[in-house]
Amino acid sequence: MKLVVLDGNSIVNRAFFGVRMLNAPDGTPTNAIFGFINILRRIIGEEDPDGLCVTFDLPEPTFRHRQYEGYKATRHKMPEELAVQMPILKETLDAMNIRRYELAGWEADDLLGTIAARCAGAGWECVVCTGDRDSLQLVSGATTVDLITTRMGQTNTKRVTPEVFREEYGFDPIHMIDLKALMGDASDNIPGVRGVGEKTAMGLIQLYGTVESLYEKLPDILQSPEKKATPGLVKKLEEGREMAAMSKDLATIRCSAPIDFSPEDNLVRPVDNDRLYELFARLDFRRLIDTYKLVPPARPAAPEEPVEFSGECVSVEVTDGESLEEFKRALKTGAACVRFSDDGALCAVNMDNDGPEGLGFILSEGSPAFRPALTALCAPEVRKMGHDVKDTLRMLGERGFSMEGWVFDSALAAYLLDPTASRYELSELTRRFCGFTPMDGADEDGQLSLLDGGEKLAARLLSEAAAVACLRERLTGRLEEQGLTWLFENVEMPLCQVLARMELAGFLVDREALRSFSGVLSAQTEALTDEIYGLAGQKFNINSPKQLGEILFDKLLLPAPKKTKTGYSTNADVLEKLRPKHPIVGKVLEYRELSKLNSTYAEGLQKVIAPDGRIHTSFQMTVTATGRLSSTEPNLQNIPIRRELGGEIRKMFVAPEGRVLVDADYSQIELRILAHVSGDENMRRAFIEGEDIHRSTAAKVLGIPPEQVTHQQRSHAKAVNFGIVYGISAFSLSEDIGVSVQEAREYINSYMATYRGVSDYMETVVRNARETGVVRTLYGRIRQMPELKASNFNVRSFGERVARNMPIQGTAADIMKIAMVNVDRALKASGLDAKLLLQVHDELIVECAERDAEAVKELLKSRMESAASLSVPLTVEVNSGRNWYEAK
DNA sequence: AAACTCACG
DNA sequence: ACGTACGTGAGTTTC
Repeated sequence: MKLVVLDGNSIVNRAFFGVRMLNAPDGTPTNAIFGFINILRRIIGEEDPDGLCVTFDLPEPTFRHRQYEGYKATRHKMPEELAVQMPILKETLDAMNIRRYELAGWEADDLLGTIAARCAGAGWECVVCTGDRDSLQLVSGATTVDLITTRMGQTNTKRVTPEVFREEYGFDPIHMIDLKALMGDASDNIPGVRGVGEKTAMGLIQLYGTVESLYEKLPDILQSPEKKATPGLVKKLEEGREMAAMSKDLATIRCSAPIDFSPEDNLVRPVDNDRLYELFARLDFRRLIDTYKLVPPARPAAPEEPVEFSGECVSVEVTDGESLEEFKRALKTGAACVRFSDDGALCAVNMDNDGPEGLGFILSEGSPAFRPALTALCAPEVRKMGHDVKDTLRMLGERGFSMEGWVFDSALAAYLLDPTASRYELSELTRRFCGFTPMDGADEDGQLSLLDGGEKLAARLLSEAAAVACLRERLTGRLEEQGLTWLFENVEMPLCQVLARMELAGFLVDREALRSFSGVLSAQTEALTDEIYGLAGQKFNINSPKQLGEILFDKLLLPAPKKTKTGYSTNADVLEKLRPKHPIVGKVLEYRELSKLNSTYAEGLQKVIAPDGRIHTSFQMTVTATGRLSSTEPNLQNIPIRRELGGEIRKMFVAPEGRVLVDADYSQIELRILAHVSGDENMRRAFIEGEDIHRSTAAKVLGIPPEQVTHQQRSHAKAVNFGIVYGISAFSLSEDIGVSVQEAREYINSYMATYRGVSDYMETVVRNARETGVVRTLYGRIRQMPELKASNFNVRSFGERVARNMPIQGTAADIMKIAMVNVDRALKASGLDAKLLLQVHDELIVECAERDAEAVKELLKSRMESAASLSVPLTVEVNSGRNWYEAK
C-alpha cells in the first residue's frame, strides 16, 4: 500500500510563482489553487496511490527550535495574493475529500516526517511530495521524495529514492542533516560552521558521514592520507564545534508530532460533486469541471436574485394560418427572443416584461408557415434579441430575411462588461447572472433522446430563449452603470448586421493562381530541403525546432544566443543573427518563409474556398481584450504583405469581372489617438501640420532639422513610436533596432523629455488604472486590470504596459467600428453597387462596380475620417485595383 | 494540449 | 534583481 503526502505550503508556493495570474470572475486570484490542483493531478497520475493527504503550516509563528532566536527571521511574509487563496484551497481539498494535517507549533516538515514514520510503522510505502530539498533527509527504503521543480512555468517531478540520492550526493540521505550542520541554510536560518560552504561540507560528509565522527577524528585529520583538510579548515571546524551541533539539531526533522494519523484514514475517496462543482464554478475552472466530470448540483446555487424557470412555457407550433395569426399578434405585444437550432428550427418567445414565462412558438423549417412566420418575425419594428446575434443574422440573411430590429445580444453585453473573460456561453452566463440553468435537451444520461426529439428540441430552444430574456433584464442595468450603453446600442449591436453581410459576401480568390503558386513553393522547398540536408550532413525534420536546434547548436556548434523553456530558440531573430556564421542558416530562413507561405496560405486558403469561389471568413466580436475584431476560419486579417513573396498572395484576392476593390486605411491612427488623448503639443502640431510623424520624431528627439534625418534615424524613431504605444522598455527597443540597451534608454529618455504630454499621460493612465482597477477607451469601453495589484514584478509590469496600450488600441478599434457602421449605412443609402468585404483593424476593403470606384473612394474617405472628431486630423488613404495588392 | 514559430495590425 | 513591447489565429511538432 502506498500513501502520498503533499507538502501543502511548499507546493502552493511553487504553484503561485509558477502559474501566470488568473482570476475568478469576482477578481479573486486563483493561480495558486489552479496550479496546486494540476500538480496534485499529476502526482496522482504518476504514483497512483492508495492513500492521499496534505500538510500545511499554520500561519501563526511556530516555536520549534526555540533555542535559536533568529530562526525564521529571514523568511518572507506570504504575498497577499497568495494568502487569500489559502482558505479557498483548503476548502477545495475538503471538497475533494482529501484530508489535511496542520498543527500549531509544528512545521510542515515535522508533519511530513511524522506521517512518513507512521506509514513505515504500518508497513506502508510513503511518498513525500514537496518542492523543498529539506525533506530529502526522510528518504529511506520505505520513503521516497517526489521533488517538484517549476522551471519557466513547466512543472517537473523528480523521484528521489535512496539510490538516486546517493548518486547525486555521494552519501546516505540521513546525512543531509550533517551536511546542513556544516554548511548551514540561509533560508531556514541555520547558521552552520563559519567559513564552510557547500563544496567543503560535501567533501567532509562524503568522507566522515556524520558531524560526530568528523569531530572525533578532527585531531588526526591533518595526518590522514586523504588530505581533505588544511590547517585553516581545521581551525574553522574547531571554532564552529558548538554551532555545528546546534545546526544539526535545527536541521533535524522531528518525526514525533502528536497528530491523529493512521494511513487507513487517508484512503483515496471520490470527490464531493456538489461542493467541488460550486467551488470550481465560482473560481471559473471550467476545464477542471470537465476533467473531474462534475455536474451541476441538483439544487441550483443560490443566485443573487433567484429567478425561477419552470420550463413550462406554453409553446405553440406554427403550422397553419391560425397559429400564424396568433404568432403575429404575439409579436406586436413585446420583444421576441430568437434561437436557431443547428437543423434550422427556430423558437421565438414573446417576452416583453413578464420575465421568462412567456409564450413560445416553434417554427419548423419544413412547415408551409415557416417563411411567412419568419418574415413577420424579421420585420424591423419587431424588437428581437438573441445570443451571438451576428451568427443568427448570417443564417437569416442567407435565407433572404431582413436583419433589422435586433436590440440585444447577451454575448455582446457580457463581452462589453468583461472583455477578458475566455468564453461567453449562454448556459454559463445564465447560471451566473440569473441563477438557473437552461435545459440542454439532453436527458439524465447526457444523451440526446431520439424519441420525442421535437419536444426536447422545443424545450431546449424555449429555455434558451428565456435565458436570453432574463440576461437582458440583468445586464442592461450593468451596461448602464458601467457607461457602456452607448457602445452597445450604437456600435456593437448595429455592427452585427454589417459583419453578417461581410461574411456572407466573401472575398473572391483566384483558385488556379493559388494552386500553381503552391506548386512552385513546394518545388522550391523540396530543393531547399536537399541543400539543407547536404549542409547538415544528415536528414532531419526542418520543421521541428527541437531537431533543428540540435543540428545547429549541437552538431554544427553554432553559438546559441537564446533559449526557450524547452531548449534552444530557433526563431527568425535568432537565425538572422547566425546567418553570417554558416550557410545553412540562410537556407533554413528561406525554407521557413516558403513553407509558411505554402502551408498556411497557398494550401490553407484553397481548402476554405466556398462553392461560390469566394472565401467567407468569420469575424469574432467577443474575443479580444481591447475591442478589436478577430477573424477565423480562415483568418483574413493576417494575409502576407510585408515581404515581397508574401505580396503574391494578395494578388490572388481579386474582384470579379467588371468590378474593382477599393482599399481604405487610416494613416497612423494609433499615434493620432495618442496625440489626442495626451494633448501633447509637439505631437499634435506635427499631425496638424501634416508632417511625416516618424521623421518629425527623429528630428525633435535628436535636435536636428527634419530634412537632415537619415533613413536609419527615421526607422529608429518609427520603432520608438511603436514602442511608446506598446508600453516601451529599453531592452526590447534595443533588441528591435539593434543598438545597446544604454543607447535605447537614452533615446527613450530623450523622447519622454521632448513629448512631455505623452510622458505625463502614460503616468496618469497607469496611476488611474491602479486606483480604479480598470482602463477605458475614449468611448468608455472597459478592460479590467487585476494584474496591476499583483505582487509578482513581471505580472505587474505586464499590467502596466497593457494599461498604457489598451486605451489607444481600443479607441482605434472603437473608431473603426463606428466608421464601419457609418460606411455601411452610407453605402446602402447611396445606391452604389458596392459591398464591404473585409476589415483589417485600420483598413477596410470594399468591392464595387468599376464605374462606382471613384464615388466609393470618396464615400469611404469621408465616412472614415468623420467617424471621430479628434483634436488632430484623422486621415484615410484610399486606392483601388483589380486585386488586393494593387488596391493597397 | 502545449510549445514554438510566424503571418498580420 | 527581476525579464523584457500591445493585440490576434493557424500550422506543425511533440508529449
